[in-house]
Amino acid sequence: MSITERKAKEKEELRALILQGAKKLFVENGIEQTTIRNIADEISYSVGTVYVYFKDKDSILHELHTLGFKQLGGEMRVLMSVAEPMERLAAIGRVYVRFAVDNPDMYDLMFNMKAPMEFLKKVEEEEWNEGKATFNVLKTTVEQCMAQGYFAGHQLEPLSFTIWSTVHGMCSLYIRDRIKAVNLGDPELMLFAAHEEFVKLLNKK
Amino acid sequence: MSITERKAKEKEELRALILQGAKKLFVENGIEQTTIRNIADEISYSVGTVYVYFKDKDSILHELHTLGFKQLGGEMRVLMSVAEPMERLAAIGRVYVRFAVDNPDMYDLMFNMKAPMEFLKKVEEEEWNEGKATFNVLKTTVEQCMAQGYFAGHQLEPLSFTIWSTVHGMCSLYIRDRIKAVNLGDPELMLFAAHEEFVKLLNKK
DNA sequence: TTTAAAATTTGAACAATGTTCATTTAATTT
DNA sequence: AAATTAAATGAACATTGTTCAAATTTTAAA
Repeated sequence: MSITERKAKEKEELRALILQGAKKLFVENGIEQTTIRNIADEISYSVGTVYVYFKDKDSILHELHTLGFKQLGGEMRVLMSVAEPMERLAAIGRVYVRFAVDNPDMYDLMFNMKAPMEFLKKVEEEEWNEGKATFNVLKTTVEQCMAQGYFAGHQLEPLSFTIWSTVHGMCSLYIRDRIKAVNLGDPELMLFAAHEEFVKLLNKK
Repeated sequence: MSITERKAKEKEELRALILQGAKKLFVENGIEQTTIRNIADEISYSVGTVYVYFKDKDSILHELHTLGFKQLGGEMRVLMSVAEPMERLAAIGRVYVRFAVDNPDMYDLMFNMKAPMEFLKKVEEEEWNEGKATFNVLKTTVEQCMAQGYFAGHQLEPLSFTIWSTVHGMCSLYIRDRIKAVNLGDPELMLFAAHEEFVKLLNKK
């Protein structure tokens, strides 16, 4: 099995190399500006090879999308160590916003792109597991806040979705340059200031 | 001047015809799926003609983008007749969400697309006037809420941006199919339910 | 009315992109 | 060493946005 094993490993490595090259170019030049030829050049392989390892461009997007969730999900789960749920809720938001600022293209891919979702549809309702897991960290935290008397009269799921929406909305408007567009000063400052306002809103009993 | 006038009118009409055809196809098939050739076919003109009237595809997007804001802005300004600012704030949100649900492609173009914003950049910081005007309706309303004792300890601009973010975030997650993705039941129901949760949050003094 | 000039429309042609697949090259097995 | 299998290649295709010289139509002039 040694050769077979080695081959399998090599295949995995090339696959990873393609992903790595793709991610580098995505981050450097944006997703739409990155062509398959670019990726092939970047890793010194031919276009055809890329297609041996990935069905199409969307597959690459989908894979990176999953990697992005691994990272964000990891950062979120660390926060489960924050005991106070309301404090944790604020921290989750801050980490989320920070992730979007530091990895705008990745964020875009994960939450704004149509492509990877269409991919999911094709695979007969395969689950958006990474996304769900991340959302559940939030939902659990909101639930614990409610147990402490916050959010009286609210419904768990719609409220959790609302909270996600707020932070996501900020990040999207930031990434898609709408903060500049309405003259709200330095975009990054406004982004974090707005999150603080939101935390204030949430803290009202 | 009769002939010159007529010609000018005809030019305007053809321009409008192109936009109308483009919008129809956008709504029918989505923006990315609509090609210049499609638009030309739709109105029975050649590709070249489209390029006589519009510099490139982005120009068409930008024009439709402006039309979208005319519509949304109009709907918002009607709400200025609602005397109670907090009530108006809720109504603004509802109208906004309704707009997004009824015109998802238009909404996407206005708030999520990169293209029209790049267009703005090129034209040397031309103002996003329609967008600003719409945001100002919100800001003014928030200001009036504050005058009534709501949002004590909050800052006007970041808070207004936060509110916009929440509603925008919901709409974007809806349009980009992320509500389905986390199994939150019927997307449209969740969207409106979440907005009601948000209104509850805002009403806390 | 006829002809010249100007304006408008056209669609073939180009470059860039995602994608495919017959062919070539390399690796493995006999 | 030869035959077989696996992997990699890049030329070629279809589809896009875009351009522009040529054809057509409209207007103005003779």
